[in-house]
Amino acid sequence: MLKAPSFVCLSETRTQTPNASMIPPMERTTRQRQAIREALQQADRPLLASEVLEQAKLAVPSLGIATVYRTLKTLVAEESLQIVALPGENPRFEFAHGHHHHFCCQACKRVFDVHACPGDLSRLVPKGFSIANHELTLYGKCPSCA
Amino acid sequence: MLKAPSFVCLSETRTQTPNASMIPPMERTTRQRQAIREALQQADRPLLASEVLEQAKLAVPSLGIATVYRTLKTLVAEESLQIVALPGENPRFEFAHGHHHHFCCQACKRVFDVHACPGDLSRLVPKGFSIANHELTLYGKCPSCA
DNA sequence: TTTATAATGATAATTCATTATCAATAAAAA
DNA sequence: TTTTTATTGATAATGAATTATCATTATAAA
Repeated sequence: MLKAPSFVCLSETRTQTPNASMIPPMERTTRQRQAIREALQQADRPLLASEVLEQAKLAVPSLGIATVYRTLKTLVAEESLQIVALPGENPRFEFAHGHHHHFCCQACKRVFDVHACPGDLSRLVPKGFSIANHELTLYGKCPSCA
Repeated sequence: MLKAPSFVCLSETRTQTPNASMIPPMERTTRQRQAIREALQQADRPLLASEVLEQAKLAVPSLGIATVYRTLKTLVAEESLQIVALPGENPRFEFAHGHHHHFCCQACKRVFDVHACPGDLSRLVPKGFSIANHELTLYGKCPSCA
């Protein structure tokens, strides 16, 4: 007889948010997942999937890109990570920490958090538009490229 | 004997910018190209390639997506159009008109120009970072969706 | 330990926007 | 007109990121 996969939520065993319903939760701790977590924590800036692989491979050389994508997806589903989408760029990932902006170095292409905000921008839009949110990307040179 | 395609620039016949060297200039006026131009002019907001097709088809129903992409590329190469890249979105196209920002309606997903600017943002970045440019995307409801 | 099965990694498959191909068509010069 | 060839449109091909597959491995419960 078929058994339901453990991540399918039956009865009261576990709750999941609707949009994460098909993403299995993490049930085991593995070297790979720790390496991926630590790569993101130590970077202290949003990383591309390829950058996560590159860094985490230093701890677990056998790590494959599929595991990186799987783990990132799970961490985003459980809202540990947030996706950083910059114009014309592939998504980056960082541990969630509220509203902030980003600085993209035109030389090294790395992206840094900016923990400051221009504040209320409603004055910028014509009558009739209502602002709920905003995203700001700054471009220039980071300290090590200046 | 092989003839060079007419868009390869020999001698003093025509000059092209280096990065556009392999994109043939427009040599003929066609209904398709006019329809694409007019779709962009009348929209008065940046359009996706798919939106350009949809609009221009009203004038030229036989229009194909390949012609849309070809024409957009040529217009960008000659700097008539500029590309509008928003976070996590496919490129949009609008007639070039200097520095400005964009408003994305969370309901209808249309993007509008914002001809206002927060101004100098250098105060936002930590010491050591230098700002050359910035991009701002506002999110909310447009007048017709409010 | 032993066992059940979640997790991994190599890689095939998928997705989707964009580009190339090429026979047919249509500008515009002759 | 006739001719030349730039342009078109259908669609096959491409490119790049992401996801699925599945045999193997390893975690953690029994």
